[in-house]
Amino acid sequence: MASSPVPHEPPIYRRIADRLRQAILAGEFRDGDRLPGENALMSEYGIARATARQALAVLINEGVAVPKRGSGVYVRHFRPIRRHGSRRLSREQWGTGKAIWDSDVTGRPFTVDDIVIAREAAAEDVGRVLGCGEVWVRRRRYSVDGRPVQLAASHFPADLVEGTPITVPDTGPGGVYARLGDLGHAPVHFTEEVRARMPSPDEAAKLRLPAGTPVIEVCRSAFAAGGTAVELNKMIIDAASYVLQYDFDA
Amino acid sequence: MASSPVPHEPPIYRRIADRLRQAILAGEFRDGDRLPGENALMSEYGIARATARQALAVLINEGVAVPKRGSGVYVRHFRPIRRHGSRRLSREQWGTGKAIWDSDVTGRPFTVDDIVIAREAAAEDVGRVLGCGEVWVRRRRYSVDGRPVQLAASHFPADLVEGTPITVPDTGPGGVYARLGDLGHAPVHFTEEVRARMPSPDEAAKLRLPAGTPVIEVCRSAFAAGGTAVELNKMIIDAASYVLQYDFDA
DNA sequence: CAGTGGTCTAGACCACATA
DNA sequence: ATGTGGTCTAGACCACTGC
Repeated sequence: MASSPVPHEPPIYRRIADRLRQAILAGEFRDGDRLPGENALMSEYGIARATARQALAVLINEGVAVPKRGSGVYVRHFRPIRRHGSRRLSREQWGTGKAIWDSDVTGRPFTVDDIVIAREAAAEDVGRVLGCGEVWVRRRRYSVDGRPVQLAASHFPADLVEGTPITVPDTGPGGVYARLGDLGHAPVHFTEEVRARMPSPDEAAKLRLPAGTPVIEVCRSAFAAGGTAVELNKMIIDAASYVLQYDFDA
Repeated sequence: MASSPVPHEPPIYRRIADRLRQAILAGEFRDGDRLPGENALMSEYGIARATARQALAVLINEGVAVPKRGSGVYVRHFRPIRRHGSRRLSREQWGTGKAIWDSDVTGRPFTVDDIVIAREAAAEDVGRVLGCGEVWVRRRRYSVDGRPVQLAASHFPADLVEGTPITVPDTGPGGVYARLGDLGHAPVHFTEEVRARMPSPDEAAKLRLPAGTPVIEVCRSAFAAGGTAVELNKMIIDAASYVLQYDFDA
């Protein structure tokens, strides 16, 4: 008997999520607009509550929508900060200065909190890059407009920086790179390794990330003239708040 | 009366997810190991099926675990490909060559499929960067070991490349950049804009991404000597398969 | 106070994988 | 054939938001 050779209809909750996503892309819902809630979907489609929730969960985990307790589910905003890798080659001199993504947060001041400076045993990966067993670590959190956007942890070989201003909160004019220069180890080269992943619960809490928001993990190594690694800066960045820009010549 | 000032216990499903995550980090479950399934969690904790599912969904949406239908939920693997931004400055000459993340896929050959070459009206953002209304687009998908890892779409100003090998599948020796050179528009400068986000359903399907996997979106603009943009390459990259590396001098 | 999302229970049927 | 995850129903109580 010819059984229906249908190429597999998606489940109800997927179809609803797809419809809502389409409506958002088509502009029927704008940034910040309230989407139909669980009750609305239940009555509109004649489905159970859990199914309506599942449909909304799809959009939430895609980062397209954000739930607000007791209020509703809302279309999400994307307003990135632009972070330049090598400022020396930065884009202004190239092309018409046109970028793919707008970044209207650029220029607003960062605030810093949660500063912790400590001498620690180096984690396995950090020790391998810096070539040492003990490190001084400077941890802090950056915020823009009161919204946390980045966690950073700078690691230095303990023997190299012991007793210098790098081990205290105020590093003096020029910051840690100037102090490394004072030591005869000014960074002359950087390499950044970039990956993206979903945040750990700890990172999600510290950055106040809604579901569906990845983080970008940037590990920047700084090298002095001899080729020795003098700093390793691990950054955890709210992916919804940032665009990274790298410039280089052919 | 003194009501209990408890700092809010997390819900059951969160606590179970946290326990499992800890066990994974502690090495009790290794890459590829099977985690306790829904039935196991239901009987172990005396909870309903939906609650056990919710606990597993947390780990799946974090990208920590991957569900396999009819089989189980498994601990996920991270084995990235390393992609170099500017090969000229690449890391080998710096430091001890130690990187934060291993990348054992490096060197394995890419395969290419889904090649589509077409002349189109430029999307709003593409047209702004390239300064034109019509573009030739070269789309393709890259795979490693049969696993799709990247979608790429190179855009060229239509007037610039019309009638050249850039508009046909075989671009000849040296590829599109050599052909741009033939036209007197060899790229001398590149800008890459990098962001991360959750994939659209279409992207997730084309890259066969499990839930909890972000994509990295790289938009690379190539500029010729005069400063005109001659190419815009939009890449959608499986974040679980890639580490991007950028090298630059101070 | 009414409506919203957050959590949870106790069932059900299905498609699929493995043995 | 058994067990697994995938989908769905029909309820319930809670905490929180906004009027």
